[in-house]
This record gives sequence, C-alpha cells and structure tokens, in this order.
Amino acid sequence: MTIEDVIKSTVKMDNPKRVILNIMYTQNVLQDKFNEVLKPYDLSGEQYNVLRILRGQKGNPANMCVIQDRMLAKTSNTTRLVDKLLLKDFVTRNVCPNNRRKIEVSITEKGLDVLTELDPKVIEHETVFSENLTTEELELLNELLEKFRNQKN
Amino acid sequence: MTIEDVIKSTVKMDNPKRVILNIMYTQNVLQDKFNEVLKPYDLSGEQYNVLRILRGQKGNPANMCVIQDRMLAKTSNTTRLVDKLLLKDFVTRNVCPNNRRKIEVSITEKGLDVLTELDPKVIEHETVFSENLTTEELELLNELLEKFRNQKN
DNA sequence: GTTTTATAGTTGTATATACAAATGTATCGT
DNA sequence: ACGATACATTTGTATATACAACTATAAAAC
Repeated sequence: MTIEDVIKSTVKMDNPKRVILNIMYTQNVLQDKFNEVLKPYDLSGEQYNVLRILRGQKGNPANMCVIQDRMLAKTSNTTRLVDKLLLKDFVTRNVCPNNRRKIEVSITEKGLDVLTELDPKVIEHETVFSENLTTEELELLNELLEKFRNQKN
Repeated sequence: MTIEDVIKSTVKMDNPKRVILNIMYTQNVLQDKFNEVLKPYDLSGEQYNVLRILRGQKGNPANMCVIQDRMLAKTSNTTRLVDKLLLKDFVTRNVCPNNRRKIEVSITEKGLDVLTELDPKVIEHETVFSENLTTEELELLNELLEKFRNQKN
C-alpha cells in the first residue's frame, strides 16, 4: 500500500511530500501497533519509555531532567508521567539530599518485573517490521532518515 | 546527530530498534517544525489536514467519514476537528439532504484564503528537509518506508 | 549578606486524542 | 409495516500533550 492509497490521493505527489507523509504515516502505524502491545499492561508509550530509561540507570536514580533529556518527545511532561507510574508502584520518587531542587526517580521491583514480562513482546514488535528488509536495507534506511532530518539551519 | 545521540544512549542498538526510533524521532522533528509553521494561523496539524482535504474536493462538500478516511491518523475525532474549524469560519457544516445521517462539510472562502497564504510556507517546510538528499535517495527512502511498514500479518 | 540570576520541578489551562457508548437515520428481511 | 441490523455522526470520559506561569532552591555578583 503506497502512501497515496492510504490517503486516497488521486494525484501523484512529489518526492518531498511523499517522504514526509510516509514518515508520518509509518510512525503512526508503529505507534498503533506498539500501543496494542502495551495495552494489557496499562502503560502508555511514553510511560514505557520512562521505565526503560530508569532500568538503564542500573540501580542509580534519575532526575527529572535526565529522564526528559533521554526521551524522544522532548516536550512531554515528565512530572505527570512519573505521577502515573508512581500510582502503579512502578517507580519511587524522593527529593535529592544533595540538591533539594532535584528529584530522584527509581524503578521498583514491580516496574522491573513488568519490563521483563514485556521484553520479548517488545522485541517481537521491533523485529516483525524489519523482517521485510535486508540488513543492508535497514542500514540504508537508518542512514537516510538521519541524513534527512539533520538539515543545517 | 545519530539516534543514539538523541536519546543519549551509550550502547549501540541493533538495526530494528534503530530504525523504529529513527522513524519515531524523525516524525517528531517534522511535526514540531510543521507546528511552528502553523502556529501563527492558530491551526493544529490535523485541522490543516482537514482543510487540505476539503480544498481537494474542488467545491464539493465532504462527509465526515470521507474526511476521516483521508486522514493519516484514522482514529482522531473528526467531529471535534470540524467544530474547531467552524468556530474560525474556515468551514461550513450542513445536514445532507439526500441522507440525513450524513453531514456535508465545505471549506469557506476564508478557509481557502488561509490555505493560499500557507501554501508557500508548507512547500518550504516540505522541501527544506529533502534538500539533504538526492532525488534517488528520496525515492529509495520512500520505497524502504513503504516496504518496512507493509508487513504481511 | 543580600539581591540577581539560573536551575529543577510543579501546576494550571486549553486543546488533542483514544475509545466506548449513545443518538438518529436508513435499509433489509419477512 | 415492523423489528433487526447497519451506517453516520456525536457525546462522554479519561488520559495525553503543549505551553506558560509559578514555586523552591542553589549559585553568582556585588
């Protein structure tokens, strides 16, 4: 299914427009699929992301700004994401003793357990799309996307 | 800037994960930029999309389900999008005389004027990213994205 | 040491999105 | 014609996101 099929466009678009729509739409498809994976666990994509970042800390807590910094969507509201995770006992939150402006967020055992349970499903989700492409094509796709978005301005 | 730089990852990821993150993040960058373009006009991306679809009707009205069908994000709430556009006098909304279940939405002169004003800025937005790639690379990127998301399952 | 400036995080508000339930209208089978 | 079913759209509710204003703490300037 081409992007023209998706939006029922009768006219053929030029390459710049097609690329943008293809990226937007592909992200949409990916996100929908991933939400399905997460749904049984009552996690949003961004909440999952925060948990993953916290696990990556290897036992050390992360400040709000560190979490923010490592997320894809830089603008989302970390405080409220952590609030949600706190309600589910997936994280703990404490004022940093050295610098009382900072907050230390850590993942709990329960949070780690959920991630462990999710791991194989996440890998399945990640790989199923890539199976359509060869390794060389995947590398090329990565290169092209990075080149595309890194415009100098 | 590689995707690892973006999320401050110290470990190198495998290709499937990198591709997914690259697509998600690139979409993010695109959307942020496009929102900036639209901001002075008090339009959201989806609202703009609806207007564009209506202009594409060449004077004919479009039903809600037609609009829905042509949008990228199939799940968004068309009624409320049209509500917002109605408040700004960019569209009209009438019950379809032949089938009273249906709604006929049309773009107004004012709506067309806004699109006309936006057109060059949208084209600028679309082309500026593509300038990093050759025509061949753009075509390849389109192909790879379509191949990637069209998994059989 | 007190004022200014910078940093870290939270809260308010408006809007957007997801998803299910509800409403109103048309169509089909008998 | 009548009930069942399908279709088109709207509404309710919960959650997510965007963005600005606010609070609290720390560091720097003088």
